[in-house]
Amino acid sequence: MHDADGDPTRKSHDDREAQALAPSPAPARLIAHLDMDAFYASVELLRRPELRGRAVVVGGSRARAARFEDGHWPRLGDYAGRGVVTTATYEARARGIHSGMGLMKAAALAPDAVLLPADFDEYRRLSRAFKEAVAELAPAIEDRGIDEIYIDLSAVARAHEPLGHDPLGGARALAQDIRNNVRTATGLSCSIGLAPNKLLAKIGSDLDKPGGLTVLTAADLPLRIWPLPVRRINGIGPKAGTRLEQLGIQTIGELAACTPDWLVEHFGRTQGLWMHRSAHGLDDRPVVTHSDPVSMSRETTFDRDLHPRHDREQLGALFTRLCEQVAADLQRKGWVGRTIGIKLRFDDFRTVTRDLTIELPTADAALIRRAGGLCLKRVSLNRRLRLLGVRVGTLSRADAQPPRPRPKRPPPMPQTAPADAPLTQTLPLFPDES
DNA sequence: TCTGGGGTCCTAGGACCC
DNA sequence: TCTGGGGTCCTAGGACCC
Repeated sequence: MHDADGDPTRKSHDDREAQALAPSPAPARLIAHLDMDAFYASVELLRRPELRGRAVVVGGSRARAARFEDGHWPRLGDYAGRGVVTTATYEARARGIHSGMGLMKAAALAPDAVLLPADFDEYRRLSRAFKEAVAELAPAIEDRGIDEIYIDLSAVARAHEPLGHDPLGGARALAQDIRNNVRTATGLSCSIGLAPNKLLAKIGSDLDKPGGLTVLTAADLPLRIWPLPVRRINGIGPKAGTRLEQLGIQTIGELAACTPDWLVEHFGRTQGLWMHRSAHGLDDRPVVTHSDPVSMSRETTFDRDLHPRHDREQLGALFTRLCEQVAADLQRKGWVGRTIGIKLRFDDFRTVTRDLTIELPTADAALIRRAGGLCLKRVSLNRRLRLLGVRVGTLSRADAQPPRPRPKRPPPMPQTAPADAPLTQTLPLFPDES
């Protein structure tokens, strides 16, 4: 270390050194966020063009198969049961319907809307197609689910010649090419936000839907970002949004005006500092082009709430099926996991989880079911259930060498039944009448 | 008219180890 | 013998996203 006390020349040397060691400013990035417009509903319209222009809602996991019968489509108003809106066409949104809304509530708003069940195989097929169409022009893609991606255009955009005097002209032209490629490959439209980071790109893609291309720079902050509600920041959800509102903060600009200290005081260090940076349009998260899964799960909400004792057999069978499904998912994708967990939701919507980490990773339905059974014993079942789920986490590749058994620790629970014991009989998963 | 299913990440406490 | 701090793992719950 330097001992430069009282030596002005050393101090200036240190300054120069500090400057030399300081990270050189990262070159400006160019990030796009691409969001498919009303994706599921638009896919449905592709194959049922006669529905164009009508209010169409996709949703209801167990909705009756949609058939064109007696001269009309299934009416949303005829639906009865559980379920939420997954996607709605813009015509349906104009009636106040939005995704996540209960189907019964949506039916009250637009009884004459057409209700179609979700066809995830088809959505996944078109999801792959649009991502491939993007990758032809810009390969640095971060998957953000079935209908949206981030694209790092920093390298690619330089190849596109700037048009005229617009420094972002090349990038803009590239984004238009990407949008055209998606349209040609799939027949679907998308909206794109173009910005120096993911945060602003994401906000931008939503500013001119459907079919928009929005370019945002730091200079756009005061006029275009700060007037927006705080909820438009990806990561501020219902809870944080409500708390901010209670504190008198509604817009991103009002959030930006708060001191970091004040935000830390109310939201904790991590979230407070993150909020402050976000409100000022700052975000240095990279575009992550590869990632391994952390967990896989299956869950189901019952058509009616089930009683832990009266409906015991049905619950046991459902539980076995969930274990088989998650095991099949793991095997198909080549993963095994060590942490087996269950999830229960009661009729009052209270949710509990229990998990158990076993020594060797598995993708075996019987082993998953056995560990899940042990988890289930740790829950007091004194209410009706509306949901049951099974999760496997702490994943590793199935073809990797099994990890060295970690130092043995006294098992937290009595060990499981012999591996060859019949499943349903050794472990009564739900309490007997007795 | 109650609120789907598949995920990720964070927090926080206790156990355990060095 | 007593105290303690840091790191990692495990578990439960919760916020959030698509």
